[in-house]
Amino acid sequence: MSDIPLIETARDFNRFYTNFLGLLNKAYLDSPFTLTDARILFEIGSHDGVSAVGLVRDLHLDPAYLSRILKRFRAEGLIETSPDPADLRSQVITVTDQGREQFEELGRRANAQIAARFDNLAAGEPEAAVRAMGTIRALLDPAAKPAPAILRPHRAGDIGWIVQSQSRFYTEEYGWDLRFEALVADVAGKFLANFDPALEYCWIAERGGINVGSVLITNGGDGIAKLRLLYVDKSARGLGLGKRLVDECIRFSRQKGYRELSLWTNDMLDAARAIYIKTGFRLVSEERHRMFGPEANGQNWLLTL
Amino acid sequence: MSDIPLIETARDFNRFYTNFLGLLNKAYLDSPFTLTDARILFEIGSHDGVSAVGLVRDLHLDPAYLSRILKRFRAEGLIETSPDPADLRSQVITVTDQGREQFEELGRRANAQIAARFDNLAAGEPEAAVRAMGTIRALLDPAAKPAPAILRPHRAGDIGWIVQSQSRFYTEEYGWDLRFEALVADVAGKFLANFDPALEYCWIAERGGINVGSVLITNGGDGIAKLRLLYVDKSARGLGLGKRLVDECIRFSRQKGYRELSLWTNDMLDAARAIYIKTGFRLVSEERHRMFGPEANGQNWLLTL
DNA sequence: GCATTTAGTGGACTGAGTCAACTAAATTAT
DNA sequence: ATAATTTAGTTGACTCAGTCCACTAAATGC
Repeated sequence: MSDIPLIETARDFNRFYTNFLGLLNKAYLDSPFTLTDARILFEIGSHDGVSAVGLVRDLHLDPAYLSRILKRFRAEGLIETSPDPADLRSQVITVTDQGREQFEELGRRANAQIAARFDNLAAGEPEAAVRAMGTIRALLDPAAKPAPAILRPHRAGDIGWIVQSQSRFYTEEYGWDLRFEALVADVAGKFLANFDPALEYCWIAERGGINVGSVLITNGGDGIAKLRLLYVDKSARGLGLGKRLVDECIRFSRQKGYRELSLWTNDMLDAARAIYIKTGFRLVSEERHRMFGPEANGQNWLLTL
Repeated sequence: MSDIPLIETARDFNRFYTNFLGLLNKAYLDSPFTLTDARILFEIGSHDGVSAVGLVRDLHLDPAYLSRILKRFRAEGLIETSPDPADLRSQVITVTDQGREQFEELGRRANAQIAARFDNLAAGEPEAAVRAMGTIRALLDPAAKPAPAILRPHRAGDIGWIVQSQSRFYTEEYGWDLRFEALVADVAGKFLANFDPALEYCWIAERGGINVGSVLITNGGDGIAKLRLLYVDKSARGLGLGKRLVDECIRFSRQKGYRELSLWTNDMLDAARAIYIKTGFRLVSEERHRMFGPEANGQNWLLTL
């Protein structure tokens, strides 16, 4: 990933948002809390019973610093701590009634600030902003756990997505040139143009509304099904998605009465090869080529159904 | 504005992004600059000739604090200041060569950090994130003006993007079916497969790293150039981008010695038709069709070069 | 021409955050 | 079982980022 304009735009946004958050957080000065205090109190208030390590991890704080802040909170009667019976080194932190009151007051202030910002916007704009925030969050927050991947048939735009994502991947990873994109566009386009629903299929793997994988079955004639354009996106590897896609292909091909399932691949794709071996394919031929620039080893695999 | 769930979600995002930016900004520790130093150096580096008040206003800093930092920068040879002839109280701040070097190094680091984050994402996700950032920015930053659009030749993935975006658009807007995607894939794929750089071209309009438009010139033989797959994304309409793309096509076609420029379109595309009329195309024929499901009016336009 | 505002600076301070060293409990290795 | 290592939390000592106030000098308002 080194798309400079894209990255610069993201940086620009980060600068803007640093500033924006800075302004919002200044307002904590009216309260007796620093921004860090507020973040800690919020975390405790909303996850009653956390431990200090938990806070250190979630808020990326210095343990010494946190320890002192908690001591102060304790002295002020905002929180209470007791040793965790399951691990006597650890403390269970809970808010007192007084602490909860402060926590809620802080929440009201924070809400009011955002409400004030939103007040300047047109109808529907706050919703648009929040939707965009959700998008960013889902993408950048590793703790926002990804939705499970589902398989579905292709719909508008998916074939284009296949062309785009595969081309980008092979270009970045293996330095293949645009002849590869041309090939994928041809294969995928012909699939669409001649699509025979009775004997062909396209599976798209989708996670949280985002495409993350794909595979096609096309009719090769003579009872031979062709598995084509198997792809699993970087972000979704290691989840067994490739296997699931290939299994679907095999199941479908059997059900439709094909005799054999064949595919063409290149030998540097280790993960894919492992799947083909595991699912019973055997290597039938191999030839060196330079179809897309760098030298590669093309392979034909076959599965008797 | 007191839609509590909406506001809470926004707050939640702010908490997350405070954390996120905190992590990113930690990395400035490897450099001799604090976050504030970096923000100031960035601002000076990118707006040569700013004044101290300008920085105070834009970055919301304490003037005394800024003064000291600028003094240090001056001592380290990163910047030079001279009295503003128009207002002798004010200082014009410029970066030295050494300062520019530091500024650029800082930029490289910041870029690398974001690139690292984006590396974990799926194909297309960085674009989605950046698009969402743009949305937020446009809504929350009163000073935000979108980056200018640039035109560039196609590269890996762009043909796939064309197929995807056009298919989605025509499906959503006009209910066209997958035969349209098949057609686009065929046209765009053949363009790539038979690409003749001497007589053909693809322009991609890009804004802040996001593709927002495209058009192709293909060789139709007999001195006729074909303008194909003109498209401007919803988010970039009304900026004259369509006109720019068509102008490029005309310029290119003339330069390459074509006699005529022809195109096929459908009459419900009012904005496109307006461009064709304005640039001198004339309607030569028209036929009703149901190529993609709903009835539509196909049109052939011609421009004598 | 006098009063007030604005740009920038230095002195003096504070307190947020860091680093290293330590205790005590838990876990792992032997 | 016991020793060695890791982990949770704490305290001491410090530093340096950021703030507040008072000031000078130029510009602007009345």
